[in-house]
Amino acid sequence: MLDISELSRESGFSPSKLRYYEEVGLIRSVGRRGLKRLYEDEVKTRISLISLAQTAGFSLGEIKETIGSEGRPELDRKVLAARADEIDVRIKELAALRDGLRHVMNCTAENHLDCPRFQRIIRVALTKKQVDAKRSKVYLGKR
Amino acid sequence: MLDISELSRESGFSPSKLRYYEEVGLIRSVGRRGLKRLYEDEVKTRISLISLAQTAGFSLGEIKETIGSEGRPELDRKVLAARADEIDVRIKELAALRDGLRHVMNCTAENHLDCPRFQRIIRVALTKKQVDAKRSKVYLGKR
DNA sequence: ATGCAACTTCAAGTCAACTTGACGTCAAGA
DNA sequence: TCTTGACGTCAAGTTGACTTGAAGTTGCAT
Repeated sequence: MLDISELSRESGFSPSKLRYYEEVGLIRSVGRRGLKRLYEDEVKTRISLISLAQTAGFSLGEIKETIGSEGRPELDRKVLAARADEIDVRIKELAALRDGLRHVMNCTAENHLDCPRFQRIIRVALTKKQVDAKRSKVYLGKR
Repeated sequence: MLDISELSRESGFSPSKLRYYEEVGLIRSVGRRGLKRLYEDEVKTRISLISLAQTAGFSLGEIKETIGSEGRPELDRKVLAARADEIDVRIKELAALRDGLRHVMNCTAENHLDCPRFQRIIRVALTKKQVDAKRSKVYLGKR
C-alpha cells in the first residue's frame, strides 16, 4: 500500500497527474487513510503501461478502452490485436523517418527535399495513409 | 504550383491547418494569385515529413528546429542525429508495448498486470525512463 | 495537545494544435 | 456586369492533458 507521494516518487508522475488519472478512471485507489488515498502496488505496472502507450501516441481515452478502467482490466482480444497492429504500422513509419533523417545527414544534395532517395523513404512510410486520405472524399481527415 | 484547396486535397491536410503551418513557419507559400496563396510542389514532401514526425511524437516546435523553417531547410547534423537516436529509443518502447499487448492476448493469468512475463516486458521498455525519473530528485519529470 | 507538512477538493488556468465564425475580397463563369 | 463561391484575415473557441491556486482537513512528530 502506497500513498500518493510514494507512488509519485516511484513512478515519476506528479501527484496532480495521479489524481487526474484516477478522476478519469485510468487508475484507482483502493481506500483512504483519513482523507489520503491508498494505492495498491499493482497500480505501478498500470502507470508504466499508460506511460508507454502515451509515447506510442494513444490518447488517454484510447488507453482506457484498451486496458479497461476497472480494477481488473477486462480485455477484449480484438481491441488488443488492433492496437498491436497499429503499433506495428507506427513502428514502420518511425523507422522510415529515422532512415530519412540519417540519409539526409549524409546526403550531399543541395535541397534534401528534392533528393529522390529521401522522397522515396518518406513516401513508402506514408503510402497507406495517403490511400486512406484519398479514400475519404476530400480531406475529411478529422485529425 | 498549387492553390490551397489542391494542396489540401492532395495532402489530406485541411486548409486551416495549412494556413496555420504557414503562420508558424513550417511551410511557406511562394506567392499569391490575387489574394490566394500559391504553393510549390516541394511543399508536399515537406508536409509528409511533418506528418511523419508528428506520429513520431515530436512537437511542431521540435520539427521546426529539425527541418528548418526557411525555403531551403538548413540542417544541423547533430540535431538530425539526435532525433534519429530518439526515434530508435521510441521504436524499442513501441515494440515492447506491442509485445506486451500480444502476450496479454494469449496469457491465461487471472490478472494480466500480475503476470511476470508481462511485467518484465513493460519494465524493460521503461528502464531508461525510470532511471531518468529517479535521477531528478523528486518527480520533477516535467513531461 | 498542538503544530504543520502533506494531503484533500474544486474551479480555474495553461499550452499546443488546431477549428470556427464573422466579415471582407476577388476571379471567373452565366 | 453581376453574382457566387472559394479564398483571405483575425479573434475567439475547442480539446486533451494536465497544473495551479485557494481554502479546508488530518496524520504524526514534538
